[in-house]
Amino acid sequence: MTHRVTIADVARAAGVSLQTVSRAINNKGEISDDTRQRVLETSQRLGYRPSMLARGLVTRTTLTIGLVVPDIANPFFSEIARGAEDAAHAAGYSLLLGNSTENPAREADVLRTLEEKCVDGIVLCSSRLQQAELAALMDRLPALVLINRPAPNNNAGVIAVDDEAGAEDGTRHLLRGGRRAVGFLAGPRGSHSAQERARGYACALANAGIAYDATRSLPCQPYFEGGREAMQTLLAAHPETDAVFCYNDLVAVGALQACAAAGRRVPEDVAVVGCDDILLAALVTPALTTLGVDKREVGAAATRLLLERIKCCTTECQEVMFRPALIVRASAP
Amino acid sequence: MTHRVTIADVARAAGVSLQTVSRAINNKGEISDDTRQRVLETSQRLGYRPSMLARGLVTRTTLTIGLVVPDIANPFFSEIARGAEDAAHAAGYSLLLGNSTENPAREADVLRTLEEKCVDGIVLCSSRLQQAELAALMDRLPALVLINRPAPNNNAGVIAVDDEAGAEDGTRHLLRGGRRAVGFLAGPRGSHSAQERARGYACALANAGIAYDATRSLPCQPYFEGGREAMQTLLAAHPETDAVFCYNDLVAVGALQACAAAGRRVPEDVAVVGCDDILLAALVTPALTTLGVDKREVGAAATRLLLERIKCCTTECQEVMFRPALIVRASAP
DNA sequence: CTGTTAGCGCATTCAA
DNA sequence: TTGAATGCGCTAACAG
Repeated sequence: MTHRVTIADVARAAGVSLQTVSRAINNKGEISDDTRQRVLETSQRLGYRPSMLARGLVTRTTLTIGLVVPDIANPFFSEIARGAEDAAHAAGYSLLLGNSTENPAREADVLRTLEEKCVDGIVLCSSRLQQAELAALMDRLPALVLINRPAPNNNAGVIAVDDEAGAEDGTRHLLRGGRRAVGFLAGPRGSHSAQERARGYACALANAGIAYDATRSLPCQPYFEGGREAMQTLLAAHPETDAVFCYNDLVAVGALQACAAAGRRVPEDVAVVGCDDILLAALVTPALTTLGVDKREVGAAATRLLLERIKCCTTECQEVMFRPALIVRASAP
Repeated sequence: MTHRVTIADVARAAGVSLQTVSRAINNKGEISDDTRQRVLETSQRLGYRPSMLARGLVTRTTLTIGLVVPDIANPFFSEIARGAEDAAHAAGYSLLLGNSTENPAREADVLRTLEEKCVDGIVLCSSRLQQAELAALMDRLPALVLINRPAPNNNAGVIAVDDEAGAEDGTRHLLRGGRRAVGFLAGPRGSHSAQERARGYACALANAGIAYDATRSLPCQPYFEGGREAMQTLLAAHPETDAVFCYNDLVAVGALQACAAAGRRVPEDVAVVGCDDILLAALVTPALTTLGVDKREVGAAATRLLLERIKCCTTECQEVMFRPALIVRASAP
């Protein structure tokens, strides 16, 4: 690493002007095949690498986008990252990665750095920022796509998951399997996705002509313990329960544990359906029937949407909705 | 997003020269507290973000490093990435992420892009490049740290995992448990770490006075499917198999599945040992005995080494060796 | 078809 | 303590 080879070095070595080299490299403007060939060869021979810094300064594009996730070590986000990187790479873009660590201050810090690096746009996952901060960010940024979070002013790209449709599908699956006393382990009270899922659950019951019974819906913490406790309560209050639809897979695994403790066989006595299709879902015994989206495709779609918005200077809201697919395993065949 | 606020805008608004703004922002050079304060306030008010492009062009540093991994969706690498990003962020650096997808052409492409983006250095995981290509890369790069791959000219930073020692420990654990027909699901043919692990496996057998039998070593893709298929083949060819040492945990989980499908109990009939201690290892049933290093720490150590090399312009070889620890769980008690 | 001129936004070197 | 020039490597607009 002595001196970086510049366009001037190539020009000198090839006996042409700077501009001619630039034209050859970018393959634009009028230039004879002969000269282009010669320049390209020289450039190759010298190991020339165009500086995207200098180029970006002029063109105001860096061919780089930012990806901000809470934690790249979380399989959910690393799948998204893979899809994002694939889509970016395919379009000639690079990915600047940042972890927000569920910490708004660090998230803001990461976003600030991304701005300074002059990224052409950002894919932002599960942002914890205030609406106002987000709006300000969008003002300063050429393009933004949000995953798992509504846009503050309806003027960003948004990738959303249709939780309601998913929950309806999951519940209907249980009903079609002949279950009639279907409970719902509903997750945290305030959660947006919990409300969506509750709606889908209720909708499926209504469509099947089954009366909605509020005492069969139990809020719970979105973890093992929450699911276990809620399931115990449900079985105590409604011993006839023959199925549960769960807020997420962790809750569902908790429900599995509660069933085992209560001597109920899954799926013979009680069928269980989870949500999200986390890695664990396929590995527990019995394996969990669940609803999941293709995370990699979500990342790729977010990136493609971002690139399209960059290209078209789109500022209006665009929303892409993913409908979770039912993945049938042993817990609810 | 109208016009990016530049240093000139701040200067005009604050009624000072460009230079004074630059000094205030970078907090260097002589400048009165009063002016600095005023400039900083103005800069804040206008939402000024220094352009690292312009700054990098003159300072020849971008405060950005590249991280190239085979597949960020692989938990092994996503843990490394997390550690790398943490260490980079702590030092004020950003991370440009690239997936090489086990494909030398794509790896070369990613590295080329990183060069063009003028990264200050690169952490390169499990490179599949030819020695000559790697050497050429190092020549053009300010700094390079390799994970899981020896340096061609002994002039890069290297983070190594003692795969051979690990594999020997793992295989010996199986032999001490009384197993005698120990197979090896060997991973991808070309892989360096696969070769190291093969050596450790063979070594442990030799030390136990057991003849090495090449037909018990089966190459496979480093994923579930690869492990499952290889294990099926192994059980068919050697029904007496009472243990397998696996290239990695994903392969080991595949082996678990194949055992279940073949009606072999784990660990009673067949003991299974994996490698890498990914998250999944503790969650499967039976939980996987495996060999692991702290991946996050590996990523962080690689990054810290890289940053140190950047800072000190070090070019000699520096090697940090991690020895995997045996983590005993149910699959091979 | 090719070369010349002028910046992109900033830090560095000199003067004031 | 501050300001004015110069150039980082490159492309966009003109000339020739």
